[in-house]
Parts: sequence; structure tokens; C-alpha cells
Amino acid sequence: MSNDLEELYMKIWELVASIPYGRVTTYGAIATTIGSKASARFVGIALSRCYLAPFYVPAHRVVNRNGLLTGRHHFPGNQMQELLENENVVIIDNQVVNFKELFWNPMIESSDKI
DNA sequence: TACTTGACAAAAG
DNA sequence: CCTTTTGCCAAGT
Repeated sequence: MSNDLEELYMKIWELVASIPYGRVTTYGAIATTIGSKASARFVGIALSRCYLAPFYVPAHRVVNRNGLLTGRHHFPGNQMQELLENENVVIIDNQVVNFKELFWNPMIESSDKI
């Protein structure tokens, strides 16, 4: 695997790791923040391989642009939803309630604020 | 090497 | 409002 690719993975993983507790973001937003090198699809790939990350990646805080938990089948059982609920995120019908309010924009809020 | 898949998204019909 | 199309790009087979 090329180093360029690994660097891109690292950027994505780091960004995901910086998502505040109890907040969520989207694949597209991450891709936009990383730059033109990335695409929303690529972010999905990076997360599917987040077990390669040298640190913990809270992938459950990343949902699709509708607030839908499309990545849930990559977690054992119902863990994605359970993890979010542990962070006081309410989920109904595989969708994040208050998604608009809980959405964390990595471009604007990227590390502090809330 | 070629074809298919997919943790996406935006636009068109 | 729902389905299809298109762009995207690495990974798996």
C-alpha cells in the first residue's frame, strides 16, 4: 500500500478522532475538509479500515448526510447505535434525532468550540 | 488484469 | 416523494 494513501487515511482518522463526545459528522464533510484528494466514498473506505489506525477511531460518530447509520453493519450487533446512545445521542429508525444540532462541522469547529 | 462492490452524495427524472 | 443516474475511487475477487 502506498504511503500517500496511508497519509490520507491518517488525516481522516485523526479528524474523526477529533469529533467531540456526543457529536456526529458526515462522510462528505470529512472529505471536503481533507481536500480534493478525498471523496465521500474514500472516507467510507478509510473507516472500514480504521482498525489499522494506531489510535482509537470513534467511527460510530460518522453517519451519512441524512443522519442515517449506514455503517451499522460493520459493527458487531447493534454496537454503533449503542455507542451513540451512550453519548446521549437519540436514534430512531436508524436515524440520528436532532442531527442538525448534533452535526459537527470539521471545517468550522475543527477542534475546539461547541 | 478486469470486473464488481460499497460505512457516499448530489442531481435529474 | 421515490427511483435512477452519475461521479467518485480504493478494495476485494
